[in-house]
Amino acid sequence: MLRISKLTDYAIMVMVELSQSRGEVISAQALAERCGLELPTVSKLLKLLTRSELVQSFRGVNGGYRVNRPSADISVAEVIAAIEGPIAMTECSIDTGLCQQEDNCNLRSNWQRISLAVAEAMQQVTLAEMARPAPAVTDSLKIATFNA
Amino acid sequence: MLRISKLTDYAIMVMVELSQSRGEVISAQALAERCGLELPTVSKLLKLLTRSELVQSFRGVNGGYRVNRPSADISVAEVIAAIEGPIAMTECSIDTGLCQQEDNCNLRSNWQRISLAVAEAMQQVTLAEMARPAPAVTDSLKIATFNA
DNA sequence: TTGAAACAGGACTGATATAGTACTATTTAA
DNA sequence: TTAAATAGTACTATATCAGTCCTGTTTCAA
Repeated sequence: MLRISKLTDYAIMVMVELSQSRGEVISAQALAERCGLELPTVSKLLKLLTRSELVQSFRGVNGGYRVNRPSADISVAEVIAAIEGPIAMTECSIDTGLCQQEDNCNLRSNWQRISLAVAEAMQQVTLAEMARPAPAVTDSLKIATFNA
Repeated sequence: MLRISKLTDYAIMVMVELSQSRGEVISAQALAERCGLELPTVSKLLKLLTRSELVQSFRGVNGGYRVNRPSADISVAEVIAAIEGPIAMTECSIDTGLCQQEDNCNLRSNWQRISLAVAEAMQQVTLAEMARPAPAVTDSLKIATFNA
C-alpha cells in the first residue's frame, strides 16, 4: 500500500518529541516514556538517527540524545532515509523478469521520475510542520502534472 | 524504502502491454510471454485487475483479457490501488503505542495530507506516459510546498 | 577506584506480508 | 464432447519487519 514502516512512523514521533526540546539532552528511556513506545525500540531508532547525524548522542551518566538543528530545518525525508534508506518506489524491474521489449524499459525511468517527485515532497515537509495540526485538506500538498 | 511491491510493478508492465493492443483480446499466456513473467503470476494479477474493472475478461477458448479505455485515461494510481488497495503512507500511529501527548496526534493528519499528495501525483501519471521514455529529469514531477 | 547510568553494536527470534505455485471449477468455441 | 482459457481459492516458502536481548564501552560521581 505504498506505506512507510512502523519504525519510520515511530522515528518521526521521536524526532518531533526531541526537537521540541532542542538543545536539551534527553535519555532514550525518557523519550520512550514520552512517546509511549518500548525502550528497546526507541533505542534502536536513536542509534540509526545518530548514524545519520540527525541527532547527537552522549554516553555515560546523564547521557542521552540531542538534536541541534531547529525542527523547521529537518525534513521528513531525512528521517525516512535514516531509517529506511533512500526513497525509491522500485528497485526496479531490473533484477527479476525484465521484459524483452524495449517499451517496458521505459518503465524504469518513469518510476525514477515519480520517486524523485515523492522524495521532493517529503523534503519539503519539516518536523516543525509535522508537530502542528495539518492545515485544511483543501490546501494540501500538490504535485504538478507529469508533463509540466 | 517507501516502495511499491513487485507485483504492482509487474501489474504496470502488464497493463502497459495490454493497453498497447487496445480492443484486442490477449490471453494471459501471451501476456506472460511478452512481459517475460511467469504465467501463474500474470494470471493472479489479471484476476485482480479484472475485479477492479481495469480490464475485461473473456472465458473459454480464444478467451483472454482486453482493456477498453485508452491508455491515456488510465492512471498509475488506479493500477496500484487494484493490486495493493488504497494508497496510504501510514495506518497510522493508531493501532500501536500512541503518544499520550496531543502533539503526536498531529502526526496523523499530516501523514494523511502527505498520502493525499502522493496519491494525486500517481493519478496524474497515465499508462500512456509510462510507456514512453521519461522526459529529462530537470522537468520532473514537481510538488508544491507544504505551505502553498 | 569503583559502580551505576546510559549509549553502541550486533545477534537473535517471532510475526507478518509478499511472492509464487497449485488445484479445482466453470465457461466457451469448435 | 473436448480443449482452451479464465475464476476462485488455498497453500507454501521466503523475505522483511518488529521487537528483544546481550555484551561492550563510555562517563559521571561517590
